[in-house]
Amino acid sequence: MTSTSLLSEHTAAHVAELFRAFSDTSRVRILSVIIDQEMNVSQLAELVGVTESAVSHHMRGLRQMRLVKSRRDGKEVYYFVDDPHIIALFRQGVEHIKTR
Amino acid sequence: MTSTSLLSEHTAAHVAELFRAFSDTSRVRILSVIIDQEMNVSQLAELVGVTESAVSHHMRGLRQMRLVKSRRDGKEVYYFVDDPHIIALFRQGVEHIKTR
DNA sequence: CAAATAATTGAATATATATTCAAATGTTAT
DNA sequence: ATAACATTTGAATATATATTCAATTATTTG
Repeated sequence: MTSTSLLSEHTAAHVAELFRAFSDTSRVRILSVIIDQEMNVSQLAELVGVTESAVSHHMRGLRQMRLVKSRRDGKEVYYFVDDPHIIALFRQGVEHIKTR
Repeated sequence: MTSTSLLSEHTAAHVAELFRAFSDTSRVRILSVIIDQEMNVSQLAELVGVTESAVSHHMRGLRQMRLVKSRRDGKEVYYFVDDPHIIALFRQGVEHIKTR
């Protein structure tokens, strides 16, 4: 159990950055899908209803933060989440909304 | 255990909004403090290093989302967090950063 | 009631962000 | 090598956001 009290500017910035990754509707929808099963960019674009370019921009950010991983299969790039802590954090947010 | 799969636009927007509340360095620092003990606006401004106005603006947003509560004691307004789910969510984010 | 202190509000501004479009890159199959 | 398809990239733009300053409201005390 981590007791927090005043976080340093540095730590707080990183925490904020983490939560910011989940702070956009499109990214939340993307993540909700690829937590359950990997999905390629076109599929995500179709499901979420944005352009493939937009998906790709989002995935770059998420990948750089190591929140998602990718694998290429031929022409397609599949994205997925495999960090159980990240999955738990995301689900806890969803849970809070759904039980409100 | 909530299985997520594609969240609706509506639900995703609310989830994103929740995480967005934690997506700013100043708010993260404020929350890190008032999770442990209630604190008034001046104290928070001093601790975090922003104006009282900025703190007040942040608190309004957090209060509207019911992530914090407030009580007035004379001239001062004290803010605190009492929802265990919110506390757990926040700590889990901090934890992920600290153990990275 | 006036003065002092705390907090809030609204306007202005500067910065960050999400999105799209167009062009470029990567991959496979003919 | 060319064509077809998937993804990425960069630039442009529009919107959202955090912050400060100045003015206002609330509360207590002389």
